[in-house]
Amino acid sequence: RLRKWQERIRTKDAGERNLQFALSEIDRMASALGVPRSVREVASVIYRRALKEDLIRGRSIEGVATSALYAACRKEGIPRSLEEISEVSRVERKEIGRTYRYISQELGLEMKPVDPKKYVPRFCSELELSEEVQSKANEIIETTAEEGLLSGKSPTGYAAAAIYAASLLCNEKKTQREVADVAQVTEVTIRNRYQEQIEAMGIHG
Amino acid sequence: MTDPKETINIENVVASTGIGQELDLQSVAMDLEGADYDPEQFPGLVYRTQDPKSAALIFRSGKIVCTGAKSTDDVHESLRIVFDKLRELSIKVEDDPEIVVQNIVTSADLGRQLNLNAIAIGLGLENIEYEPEQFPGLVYRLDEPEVVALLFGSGKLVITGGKKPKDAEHAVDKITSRLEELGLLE
DNA sequence: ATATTACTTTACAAAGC
DNA sequence: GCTTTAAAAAGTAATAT
Repeated sequence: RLRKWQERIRTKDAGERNLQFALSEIDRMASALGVPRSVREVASVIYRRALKEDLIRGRSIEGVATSALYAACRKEGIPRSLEEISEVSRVERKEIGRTYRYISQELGLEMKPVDPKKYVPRFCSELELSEEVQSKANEIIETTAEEGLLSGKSPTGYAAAAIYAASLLCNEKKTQREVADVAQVTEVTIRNRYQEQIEAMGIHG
Repeated sequence: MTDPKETINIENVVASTGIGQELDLQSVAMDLEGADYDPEQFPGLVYRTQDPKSAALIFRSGKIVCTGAKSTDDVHESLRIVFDKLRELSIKVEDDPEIVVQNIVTSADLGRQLNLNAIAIGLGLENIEYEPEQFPGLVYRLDEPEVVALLFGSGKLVITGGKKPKDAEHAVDKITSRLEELGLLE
């Protein structure tokens, strides 16, 4: 009986240590990404829920912690791409993506697809583009998405193309490479989305 | 307007069967030309048929998986070839082994562009999976028939998980009517 | 700048790690 | 869970020309 009691303590301690590790990892990654404290709290809540629902069995603590942070960023309206998240995690992109889909489904997070406009302020800021460019990029995204151009396309590539187009239209040109680097997509993706958006907007590029 | 059902095309059929006899895959690999066998990598021996085109995975237990065929008839034809090849190696094969279709992959076209964002909300975020950062298709799981559909912005779709060709037709019907009642088939 | 090749997702069986 | 096999959808990416 004493043995059983000790075992429980040991298990409880291990569980506490694992939780502490997960939360400190969330904190570390959140800091590296520069997201506000509110996002870390949302991520912590998601992680605790995943723990309570026993979703971590068969998966790494780090993977679930990273996915919780990815989900939290989206929920808070300041998304980071899987590419960006994976740069501060020791879990690879593919694993983060599939773990995120799993906990999102199991916890019923009902995550809406990421709106490309959510990337505009941050990307434009990194490129030192004006408010005018941001507004123009948002307008391009809004208009072309309504025409159904967004279906199936990655939000970062879509935002990058709109920002590139807007920078040209506002005479604050950034090269495709510069925008591609910030958004972490290829120039080919920007070119492809840019052509479609320009055509849909009736602009002559 | 063309009935989307008319656009259904079977792309792949997966089936399993068995010859009711254990096999020495090492010797089969030696005698069967074109056979790929690397037990370190995978326990099954791979044998490809040209006409109909398919790949058979042959196991030590005598069980066989056939995949890549474009119809259930092709599955039977491919396996008939595999059975005969094994008989040529003087391996006893049951007269008419039972062949069970495990999965049928189908493609189809709804004929109009789809707004996946609107469909995701319309069908209910809890019923679908749509992560365009990871994959361009919207994943929609149906209960009846029990299949999984991948919907694309082009209006084309993939249906998989079905055991009979009719499953794809029923799935296309359900998806079409569901999108229509939601007013999402623009 | 474009073309090719390859990888992402779904389902499924098999035997073994 | 993974390994292997096949095939489609469309987007993205890496590499070649």
